[in-house]
Amino acid sequence: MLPDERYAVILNEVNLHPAVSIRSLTERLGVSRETVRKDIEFLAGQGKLAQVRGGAARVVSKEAPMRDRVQRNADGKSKIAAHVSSMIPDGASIIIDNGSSTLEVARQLVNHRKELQVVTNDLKLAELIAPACREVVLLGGRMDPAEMATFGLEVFENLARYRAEFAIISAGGISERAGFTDFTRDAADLRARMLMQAETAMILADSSKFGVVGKIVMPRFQDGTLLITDAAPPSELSNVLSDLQLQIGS
Amino acid sequence: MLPDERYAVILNEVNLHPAVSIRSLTERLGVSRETVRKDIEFLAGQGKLAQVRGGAARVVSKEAPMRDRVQRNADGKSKIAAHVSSMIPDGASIIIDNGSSTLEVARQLVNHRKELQVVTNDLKLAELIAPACREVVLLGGRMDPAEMATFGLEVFENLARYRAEFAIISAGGISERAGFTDFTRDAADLRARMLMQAETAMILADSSKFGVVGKIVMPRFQDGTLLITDAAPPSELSNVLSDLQLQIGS
DNA sequence: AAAATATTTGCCAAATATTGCCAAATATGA
DNA sequence: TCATATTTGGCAATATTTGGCAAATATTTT
Repeated sequence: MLPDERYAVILNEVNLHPAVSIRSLTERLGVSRETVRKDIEFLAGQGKLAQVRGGAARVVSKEAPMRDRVQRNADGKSKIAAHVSSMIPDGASIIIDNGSSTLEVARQLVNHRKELQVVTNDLKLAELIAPACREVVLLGGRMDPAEMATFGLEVFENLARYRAEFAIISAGGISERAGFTDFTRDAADLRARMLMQAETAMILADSSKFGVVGKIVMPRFQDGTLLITDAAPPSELSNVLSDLQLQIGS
Repeated sequence: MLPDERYAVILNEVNLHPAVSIRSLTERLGVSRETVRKDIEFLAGQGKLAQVRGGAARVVSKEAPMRDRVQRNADGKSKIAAHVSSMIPDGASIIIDNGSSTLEVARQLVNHRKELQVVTNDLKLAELIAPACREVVLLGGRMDPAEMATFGLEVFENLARYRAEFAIISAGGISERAGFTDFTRDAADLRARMLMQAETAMILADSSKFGVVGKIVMPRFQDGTLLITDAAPPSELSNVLSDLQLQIGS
């Protein structure tokens, strides 16, 4: 196996999972620990990944607020993303919003799918998923620099033009008292509308979202809307989730 | 097996996998190591693949077009950008298109101005200039991954909503026979419209654009439109430039 | 908790394997 | 037969593995 092949495999693994161990890579590649270690050292030098004790981790590109969120329950998000990715066929049309979970989905899709048609308000996601797409539409509007995504009325209007087979959105918080909530009016409205524009609506919520209450209450979802999580939600949420079809990634 | 057949097989393998070993190719082709090595050497000379230890690797041509353009006459672009930047006051509203010259302008502005209001179709530019802005509007539409910018009818429609004090666009080419030209219809239309939406219209053209002819002819500009360059244009262009107000950055 | 012990990991250096490259020998095709 | 292409063999350069040890981390025991 050539160095370049190994590099490709390692980078692929790192893109799939937030972190990979040297041990798993040695058996995946059929080479010794030391070789893997040197490969990681090399790739880290290129800035393609970060060298951590015991393996390699995905390199996180700036943006303080976003960085925290990506790392919170990164493993759960990864599981959710893998599950969502498995449900999306080649050539699918997808409306997908901004967020750390949806970005993870994009990372998975770009490795395994092609000819997708994607509509999004997330600049980073658009850039990331482009190689797997026949078409990427960026919803225009006022840009939030912290999120690297667009929001506001104009985004809403642009979105109205598109329908898709899948809508993939992330949840701000799920609580017993308030149900589904979000942190900004713009994001909540946009997400609700995205769900309405698709045949199959998926809400992504890793277990760190359970019990979280945001300022804005989201409208009720249609029956049959999918909720994808990484762990069974606590029983006190069962009322809130009754209309939804629950799927747990693994 | 003829050399050309081998070349075809090798190139095919390289396109299938990120890298192929000489060893695997020897059995695939039924020839000796040395022959494969010389084949790879030859193909690498053609730029069709990259010769690496142990085999061949796919040549990565990503971002080549943009990178080339940034480097072409980088000094001239820098002068132009400095001049443009000096004309823009704090708090100005700006419509600015995608391109290497306009990106350089953004780089200057972000260091010296604040409270700007920017409308653009360039994702990278939006990200870059955001720290100096009160508001950044990204024009939505179909995204071109190579340019990291949006194009098409939808961009046009979104743009119609905005007017600004300044429009800053880059020129594809300026020639005696064809006048101002561009390379795609979408870009030409968008740029023309951007100029119309602003009080002060600026066209950026470094000296490498003189004599260049693109496929699409741009409509005539309004009198008083500014042309910013880094060097005096050759006299044979004087007819084409008669309506424009020429400014040379330094 | 804290200490003691076990395990894992990083890193180094020597041993081993693979590969590049050269030149001579051999094969192939006009 | 000549010219060109390909193979073969050998050596130096490079990559990989192996084994070892110390530091870091995890686990168990006081």
